Amino acid sequence: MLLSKACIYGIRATLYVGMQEAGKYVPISTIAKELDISFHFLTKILQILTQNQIMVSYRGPNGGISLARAGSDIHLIEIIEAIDGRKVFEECILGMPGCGINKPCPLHDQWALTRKPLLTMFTTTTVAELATRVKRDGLRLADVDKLVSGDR
Amino acid sequence: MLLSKACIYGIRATLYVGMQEAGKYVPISTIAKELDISFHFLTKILQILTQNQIMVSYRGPNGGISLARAGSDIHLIEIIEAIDGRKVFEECILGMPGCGINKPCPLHDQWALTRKPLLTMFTTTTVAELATRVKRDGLRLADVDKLVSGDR
DNA sequence: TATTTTTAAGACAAAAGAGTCCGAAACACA
DNA sequence: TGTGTTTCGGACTCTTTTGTCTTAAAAATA
Repeated sequence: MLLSKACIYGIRATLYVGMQEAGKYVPISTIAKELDISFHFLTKILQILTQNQIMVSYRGPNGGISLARAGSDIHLIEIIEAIDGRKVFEECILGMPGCGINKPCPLHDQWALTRKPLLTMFTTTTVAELATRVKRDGLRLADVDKLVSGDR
Repeated sequence: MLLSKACIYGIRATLYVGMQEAGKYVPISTIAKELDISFHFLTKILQILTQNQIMVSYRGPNGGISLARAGSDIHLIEIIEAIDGRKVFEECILGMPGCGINKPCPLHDQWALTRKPLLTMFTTTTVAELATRVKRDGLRLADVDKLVSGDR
């Protein structure tokens, strides 16, 4: 897998929050139910995102988490970087430690070229952009069979 | 990581064999030493490749493994498919089970477009092509610091 | 046939990723 | 102040991947 499960869950959760009223705190339990993700696991992931100033959290009744900035100012790459790091985009595809321009692996040049659009996609896409798209086109963030919204 | 370690080792080993005299059997122990890969682990990986008709093996003295066909007829995607499967190229990047044209995830279209060149790279690149490039440009298959060729 | 070299196959151990659980801290509100 | 709600942080378990080890089978050769 390109992205770890933790990272995937982090992106989905961020999109879900981005779809809610701005500034409103959404309880993690709600997100977990809606997206069919383990509550405790999601809690840990969202802690990473709050520690990285992507989300803000508030404890107690009516607490939860919220975007730290406008969704239009949060790019997917930030979430990925916080959870998985940049290695996917930087590391040699054949896993050779010193691979670089000086002593490249046989796939170095091709991979360097191929992964650019990948990085570009994550760097240019914002949370607001995707949230809007989900609302407009009625797309899904959770598996249809497991949707909980309104208890079906 | 895009490719598993097993897959990376499999590609490196195949390239190494592809660089040797065609039809010659190379002992796995030799490859393991040259590429600094655990012998037993590499043995298991190469078994998968022989089971998938990418390599052929021969036991006993002067035995080893060899390419099953001409290196120009073996594409990287075959090795990847045998070891890691096709999921990297087919699965939804946000890990949503039913993601497809009917009920896409918000990143579906973009990812479908972005991963194409990735798949193309692995589909069009042959073992012979890379082996030639390694020889011609003096590229590396193992970390320089750990090279064993001629015992340094 | 006995010995050596090599792959085959499977059991086992270690490490990393994924997921669970619990007690504590912060907060709201009565 | 007490109680319920919520995140925080760490410890823990389960699963998959990675890596090791041991024994068997096949082949060559003396």
